Formats: sequence, structure tokens, C-alpha cells
Amino acid sequence: MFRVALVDCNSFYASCERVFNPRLLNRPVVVLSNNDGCVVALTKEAKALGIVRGVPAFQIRALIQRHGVHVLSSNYVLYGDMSQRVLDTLATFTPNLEVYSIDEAFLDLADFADRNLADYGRTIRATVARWTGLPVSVGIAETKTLAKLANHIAKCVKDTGGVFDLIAVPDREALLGKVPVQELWGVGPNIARRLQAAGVTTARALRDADDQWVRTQFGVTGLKTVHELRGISCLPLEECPPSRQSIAVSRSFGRPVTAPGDMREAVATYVTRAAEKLREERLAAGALTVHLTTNPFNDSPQYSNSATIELPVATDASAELIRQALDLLPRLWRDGYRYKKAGVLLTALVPAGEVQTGLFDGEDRAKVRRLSATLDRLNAKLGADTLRFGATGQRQGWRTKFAHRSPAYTTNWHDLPLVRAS
DNA sequence: TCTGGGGTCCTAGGACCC
DNA sequence: TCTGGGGTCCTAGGACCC
Repeated sequence: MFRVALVDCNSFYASCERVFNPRLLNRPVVVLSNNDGCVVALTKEAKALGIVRGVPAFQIRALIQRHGVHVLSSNYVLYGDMSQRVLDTLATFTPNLEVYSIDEAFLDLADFADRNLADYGRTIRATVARWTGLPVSVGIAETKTLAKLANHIAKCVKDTGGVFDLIAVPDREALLGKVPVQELWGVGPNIARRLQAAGVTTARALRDADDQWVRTQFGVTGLKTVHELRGISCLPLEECPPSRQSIAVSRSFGRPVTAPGDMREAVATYVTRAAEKLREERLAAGALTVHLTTNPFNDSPQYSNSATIELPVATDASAELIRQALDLLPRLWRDGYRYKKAGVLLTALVPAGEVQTGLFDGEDRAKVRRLSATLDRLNAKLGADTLRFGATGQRQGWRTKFAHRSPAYTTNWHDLPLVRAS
């Protein structure tokens, strides 16, 4: 019998900040997206003020002032490191787990079915809190969709203590009848609207919906959700993530870009980062797409475009990818626009060791490989971007802004928090 | 003034083939 | 008057997730 726990960190980014800055405890805290644009994480104290995830920062400026809300820029290095600590902790509880996102994982508890699973969940929660300082919620059920739902209840209902075992609930009918359909995993705003219009407003109503109707209205994805609600597992635990299909790097600019030179710097910078990701995962890219766009929220003239090049031989070399990307740019660039964002997308990914070589390939691949290895080694040792390509520019006035970024508490010796005895 | 980024899966429709 | 049927592949767009 399938038994699965979803362990999910509460307000993950904000909680990471709290671990190293106790002044944030019991206070409203928001963490902003790149460029300090939108709220992407917030504590329950911030939610109580009416702030919601996704709202632009400038729209809540007065609220922030009035209530002394603590505002932080995203610190992905910190969150990535804390995420790994949580996963290392969870791995001590079961060998079979699926890392679902930066702040959550599904744990296979099939082999623990003879235990009290809620007790086990409480042990997991207490251990993560002690070893990492982070609060988590645990939801337990027969399928992933139901575990998500159980987790939602663990988070929202106070007397659960952060752990909820749906299997042990005596009256599941009543419970599912109280869960709004839009809270379910796999039901987004669009599907929720259509379900409500059809009179399906609760998890229970969706579970009991007609299969044929669901299939024609919401496809196989919708039908899987319905079956999962009935306790029939359709979404297996993915312990070995399938190899990925694409690598993307895109950023909004700190200020509008109007000069081609700035755009070239930005695109070269994003390609560099994408190429680093490629090499970290020992992949090579067979195609590269560049896109750029103006600001859709402005009423200024709008323009966006993208172009793709298929590479003759798949590569992971920064220099070659930068050259290819910059060659695409003149096709995309139009004078007279205020560009807001650009990005690169690497696709047709293959393992770096299985690249199909080209008969007429002019590159000295062995030499390029040595260059990449040296580059990566130096930057790993001396800090990111210590050595970089001239095409990425010197002043980088377009760079994304992070005005409120916390220190790299766990990944930089100079930022190590100090505890003083007073 | 100021509105994120990175993914996946599914489906419909067109191109193309025999 | 009257113009097949079935299959694959690719792509764009929509939906979802965090």
C-alpha cells in the first residue's frame, strides 16, 4: 500500500533568513523576487497584515512603513544551502524520497505502514527543526495529491501541531467537503474557475465527479487528480529525476536597456551562467534560444522577439555559446525600445560524454574542455565570476538589483555569523 | 519610478508520409 | 454533384507547479 508524506518548509525563504537573524522572529517578514520586484515569500505575521504572495513591492510600500515589515532581497545561495541541509536530514528517515522543489520532498513511507505515521511525522518535524532551525509541515496520505492536501491542513489548522495524517481521520467525507477545490494540487486559477462554474466547489465534489466529464473537460491530467483524490495513486514517486529537457537563465534588468552594447553584455552574462549549469550537470546543449522583451506593464511601445540556433555539435563551452548567442542578437534587436528583460534557453540537451561529433567540426574540443575545466576550478576556488569573459562587460549598469540582500551566512567565511558572549 | 524566474506536461493543429 | 484514411512528428500555446 502506497503511503506517502509530503514535508514542506513553512515560508521557506523567510524562515531561512530567520535562522540567522533572530530579530526577524515573530515579526512580519517578506522576501522579494529578483530586482526586488514582487513578494515571493512571507511569514504568517506578514499575511495577517493582508500581504499576499506575488504582490509588487511598490504597491505595499505604505503597509511596510506603517507596520515595520522587514524586507529582504532573495538570497538564493543561502536558500539552496539550507535546502540541502533539510534534504540530508529527511534522507535519514527513509531511503526513498522525491525532491519535489527547493522546499519540499515526498517521502515513501510504505515500509513504515505498521507504525503510527503521525508520530513518525512529528519526529521528522522535530528533527528538521533541531538540525536546521527550519519549521516544516508534514502531510501523510495514500497518494501524493492527498498528501499535499494533508500538508495544507497541517499548515492551516492550528491544533495539528504541523503534522496531519489523513489516513487516520475518522470522517474523511466531512473533511474533504470543507476543502475548497482551488486549494488542491493540480487545480490552478483557470481550472478552479471552470470547476466552480460547473458547481464543483469542494475537494469532495471533485472526487465524486464523473470520469467522462472530467476527461473531456480537463484532460488526463485532471482525471489523474480525481483518481488520486479517491486514493488511487497515479503519480508515482520519482526518486531518480528524469534527465532534464532545458536550462533557462533570464532576468529583468535593474534599469531599462536602450543600447545594444548593454544587451550584448547582459546576454553574454546569462549565457555564461547557463553554460555553468550545463557543466555542473555534465550536459551539452544542441540548441540555443535568445529572447528579449520590453516591459508589458508599461504603456510604452511593446516589442518582444526570440530566435533559436541549432548548433552543429552539442557543446558546453561558454565561449562558443556566447558567440552563438551574440550572433543571434542583431536579428532580434530593434532600435527605439526600452528593453526590460532578456533570457537564454538551452535545449536538445545530451550527456556531455555522449555528444555526436561532427565530420567537419573545426573546433579543438579537447582544448576547449581544458579551458572550461580551468575556468570552473578557478571560480570555485576564488569566488564566482572571478574570471570571466570580456563580453560580459565591466560596468554592467543593467544588472538586476538586490537592495536588501542578507549575507552568505553559510557559504562565505567572511559572512559567518558570530556569537558573542556578553 | 516601481510588477520574478525556472521548470514540466498536455493538447490541438498543421505538415508530411504512405 | 462527387476528392480517403491513418499515422507520426513537430510546434505553439496553455495549464500547472514552486
